Amino acid sequence: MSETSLPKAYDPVGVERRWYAHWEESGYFAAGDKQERASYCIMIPPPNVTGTLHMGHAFQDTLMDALIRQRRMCGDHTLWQTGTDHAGIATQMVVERQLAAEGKSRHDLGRASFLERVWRWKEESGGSIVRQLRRLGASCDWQREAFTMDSHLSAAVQEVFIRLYQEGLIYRGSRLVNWDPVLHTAVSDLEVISEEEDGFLWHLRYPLADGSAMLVVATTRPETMLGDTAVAVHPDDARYQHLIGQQIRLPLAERLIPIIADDSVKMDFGSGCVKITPAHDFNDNEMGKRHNLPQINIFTNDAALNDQVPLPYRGLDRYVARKQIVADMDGLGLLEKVVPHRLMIPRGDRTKAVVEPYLTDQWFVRAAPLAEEAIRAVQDGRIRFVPDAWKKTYFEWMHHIQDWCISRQIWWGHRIPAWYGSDGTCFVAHNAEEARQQALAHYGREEPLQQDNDVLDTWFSSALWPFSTLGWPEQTPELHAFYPTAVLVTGFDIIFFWVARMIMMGLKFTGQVPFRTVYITGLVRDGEGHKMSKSKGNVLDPLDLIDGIDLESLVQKRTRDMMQPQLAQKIAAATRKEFPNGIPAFGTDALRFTMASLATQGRDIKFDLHRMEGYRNFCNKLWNASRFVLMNSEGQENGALPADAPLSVVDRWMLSRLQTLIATVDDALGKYRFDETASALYHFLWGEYCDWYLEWVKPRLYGQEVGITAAEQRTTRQTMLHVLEQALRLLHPLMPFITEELWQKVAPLSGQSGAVPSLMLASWPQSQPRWRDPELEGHIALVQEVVGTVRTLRSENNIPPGQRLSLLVAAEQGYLEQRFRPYQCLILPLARLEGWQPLTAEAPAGCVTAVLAQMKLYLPLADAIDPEAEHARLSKELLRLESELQRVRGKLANPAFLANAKAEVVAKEQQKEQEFAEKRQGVQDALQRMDELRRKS
RNA sequence: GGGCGGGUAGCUCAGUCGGGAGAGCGUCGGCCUUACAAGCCGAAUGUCGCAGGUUCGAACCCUGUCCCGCCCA
Repeated sequence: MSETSLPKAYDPVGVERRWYAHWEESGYFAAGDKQERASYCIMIPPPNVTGTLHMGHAFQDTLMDALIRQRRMCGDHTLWQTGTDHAGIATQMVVERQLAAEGKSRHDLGRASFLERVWRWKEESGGSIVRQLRRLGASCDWQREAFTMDSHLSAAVQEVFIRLYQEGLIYRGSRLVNWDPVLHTAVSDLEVISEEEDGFLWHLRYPLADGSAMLVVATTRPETMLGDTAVAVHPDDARYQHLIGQQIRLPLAERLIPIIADDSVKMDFGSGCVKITPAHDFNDNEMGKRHNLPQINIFTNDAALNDQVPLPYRGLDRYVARKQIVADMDGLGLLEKVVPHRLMIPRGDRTKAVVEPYLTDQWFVRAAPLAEEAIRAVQDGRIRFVPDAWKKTYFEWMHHIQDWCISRQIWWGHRIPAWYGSDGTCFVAHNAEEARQQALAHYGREEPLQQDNDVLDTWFSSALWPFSTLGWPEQTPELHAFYPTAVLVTGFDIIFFWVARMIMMGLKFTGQVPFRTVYITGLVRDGEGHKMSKSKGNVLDPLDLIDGIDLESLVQKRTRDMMQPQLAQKIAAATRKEFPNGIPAFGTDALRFTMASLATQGRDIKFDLHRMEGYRNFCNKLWNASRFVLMNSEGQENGALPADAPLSVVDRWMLSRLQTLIATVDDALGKYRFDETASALYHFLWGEYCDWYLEWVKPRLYGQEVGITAAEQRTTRQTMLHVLEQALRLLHPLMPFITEELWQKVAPLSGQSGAVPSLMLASWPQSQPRWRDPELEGHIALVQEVVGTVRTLRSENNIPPGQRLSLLVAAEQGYLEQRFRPYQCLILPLARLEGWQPLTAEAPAGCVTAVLAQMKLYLPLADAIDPEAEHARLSKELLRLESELQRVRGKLANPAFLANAKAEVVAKEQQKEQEFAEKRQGVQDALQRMDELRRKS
C-alpha cells in the first residue's frame, strides 16, 4: 500500500472554494450552444434581490442544481436561468425604514430621488443572495442573470400590460380592495393573512324610525356603524319578519336606513340581525350590490374617520373611534351587551397592520378568462404536478379565481403605463409620446397628460419570468431553445401567487405552457415542526451549517435587529439550549445531501441537525474509501476495465450491483424522488461498496489469496476504480464538490482521464445489462447471511474478535459444493474463521448452532459457551419460527386461499412452509443439545 | 363551514402491484481488525390512531370516527 496525497479526513472548505471558482471561470455553467441536443431548462424562482438565502432556498436550489447537473451530464443543452426579483413592497419598506431613521419620509425626497436611493440600496445589498447561491454550488448560468426591473424584462411587463388592456383583460375600476393603512397601498387577497384573534361582539340597539321598538344588531366593528346603509335579517326569521321594509334611525349619524331581508344572514349568529356597511366589508359590499344600497366611505388612507361622519368623530383613528362610539352608544342606553368573541383579523403580510376593506380606484386583471386555458393545460396533462395531488389545490383555486388587483400605491416597481387627460380619460401606451398621440386623436388637440402614479404588483412581473428572461417579446434563439422549460421547482405556498399566474400568462402570450412539470416541495421547518421565522428566533442560515458558527455569534445573529426586542432573551436561552456548542461546519455537500434525503412527498420538512451529521460522516466515509482505493492502486498498472478481464466473483457481483444502482438512481431522479436517490447512493457506497466489497478485495490486493495472479489483481484494481469512478458520477449532482475532488484523482487511474477536464462534464453512467447477474447476487446474498450469522454467534457468546475459530457446515453435498465451497475465501476472513469442515455426522458437543434455509452452521466453542444465553436465543428463535409456521400453515389449510390466490403466491407460501419447518427442526435439535449441556454444567 | 394532507420503532420519516413491517438517528453490548473512532461488529424495539367493511389475505382499498396540521371562506 502506498501513501496518498489525500488527508485523513475530508475538509470541505478549501475544496469548495477552489472548485466553484474553477467551474465558473471555465464557463461550465453557461448554457452555451448545443442546439442539436435536447434542451433542458429550469427557471429559478427569483429570490428577493435584497434578501438573504434561507433554508427554503437552500433546499429548492439543491434540488434544481441536482436536476441540472444530471441533465448536463446526460449531454442535454441545459440552462439554469437565475436572477432576482425586485420585491416591491418589501424593498421599499426597508428603504423607508432607513429614511425614517434619518427622520425623513419618501415624500420628503420625492419620487425620483427616492427611487435613486432604492437602486443604491439594491446595488449595495443585492449581491448577497447571489454569493450565497454560489456557496451552495449552484451551477446556474451567471452570464444570463436577470433582474425583474432590467430593461428587457420591464419591456415585457409593459407589453403584457398593454396587450391585456387592449383586449379588455385589464381594467381600472373603483372597487373594494384590501388596503394597508400603514403602507398606504392596496394589496392582493393573497397578501392578506387572516388569523383568529380575541375580540368582542358588541350588541347595539338600533331604534326603528317610528320609535316603536329597538332592533339589536351584533357587530365586531362598531366604529363602522357610521357607514351603515342598512340592517339585514334573514327572510325566514320569524322574529323580524314584520320589520322587513321598515326604517331604522341610525344612532349618532341620525340617518334613516332600511331593514332588508337577505338569506345570507345567519339567524343563529348574535341577534340574527346585522348592520350592513357596504363600503367597509366584503360581504356587506356584495349584499349592498344585491339590494342597491349606497356605499358610504368613512375612512381616510390612514384608517381614521373622514368627513363623512359627524363632526365629533372626524379625524379619530379607527380604534379610538371605536371606543368613543361604544361609549357614546352606552351613554345613550343603546349598548345592550358586550361579549368576548374570537374573530378572523386580516393583516398585511408585510406590515402586520390590520387591513381595511377600502373603496379605491385600482387596476385589475380579469382572471377568469385566463384561467380557463390554464385549467385545461393541467387537465389534459400538458402540465403535470408532482406529487399529483397538488393539482387539486390548483384547480380549487382556479375554479374560484377572483380578479387580481395589480396596482400598488408605492414607488418601487414597474410604473403603470397609463396616462390621464384632465377629464380623466385614460391612455395606455408604451411611452409618453405614444400616449400624447392617442390623446391628440381623442381630444383633437394637445392636452396635458399625467402618468398614473401607481406601480404593478411584483408578482405581475414574476408571472412573466419564464419567457421575459428569455427575451420575449423578441423571438430570441434562447426563447426558441428553452421555452417551454422542463420543470418548475417550488413550494406549495406560492402555487396561487406564482405558479398559477405563470401558467395563465405563459399560455396567453406564448401559446405554450411555461413548464411541463411542476415539482412541489414541502416547506423546511425547524426540528419541532415550526415554521422558521426571525420573530420565533428559530431560523437557521444555510451558510452557518456549511461553515459552522460558534454559540455567541449564533445568539447574536438570532437576536439582532428584532422587530420585537422583548423576545430576545427567550430566543437567546432557547438557542443556548439547542446548540450548547454552536454549530460545527458540515460542508456544502453534507447540506445538499441532507436536503435531498429530506425531499419526501410530505408537506413539512423537519430539519434535523443529527441527520445532517450522519451525511457529513457519509462524506468522510466516501473520502476514506477513496483514500483506500488510491492507496492500493496509485503507482501500479490499472487503466480501464477491459471487456475480457478475468473478473473474480466479487468483481462480478459489484459490477452487477452497480448496474442496479444506476437504474435505481435514474428511476428515482426521473420521479423527482431525491430521497430515494440519496438513499440508494448511501446504501450502495456505504453498505455494499465499503462494508463488503472493499473488505473482500483486501486479501486479493494484499496477495494473501492463494494462487492469485498479477492479472487478476489488476482486474480487481480496475473494478474497484471503475465502480468508484461511476459511483462518483452518480453522486455528483447531489454532492458536486467532494465528488469532483475525488474524481480528479480516481478518473485518471481508471482510464477515464483526458476525455473531459471536469466531472461536471463527464457523461452520465448507463446501466449495462451484460453485467447484470441476478444468480450471482443471490449466491452472494447467502454468503453475506453466513458471515452475518457467524458474527452474531460470536458476538452473543462474547468471543473476542481476535480469536480464530473453525466452522462446521452441514448441508446436502451438492448445495455445499455449489453455494458454500466456491465462496469460502469470501466467508472466512469476514467471519474471522481460520477454516471450515463439512459435517456429515452428528454435531459434536460444545457447539453453538445456527440454522439457515438449507444449511446448518456449528461453531465449536467448548467452554466458551454460555448455555443459558444460548438457550434463550434459541428459544426465542424457535418461538418466532413456530408462529411463522402456524401462520403459513393456516393459509395453506384454507381452501379459499388455494382456490383464489395467484399460483406463484401459493407456491411461495409452500416454499416458506418447508423452509420454516426445516429451520424449526434444526433449532429444536440445537435446543435439545444445549439443554443437555445445561444439565451437565 | 368547504377543501387538502397526515397519524407506522424513543425521534424523523420511507413503505410502488393488497401477499413474510423498513431506513437514518438515538439506545444497549463488544472492538483502536494496517481507508475511516466522523469508524467497525452485533443486539433490542411496533395494537401500522380507533372501529367496522370488502377480500382467501389489508399498513395499503371502502365507510365511519378521533386527533394533528395546512389552505380557502
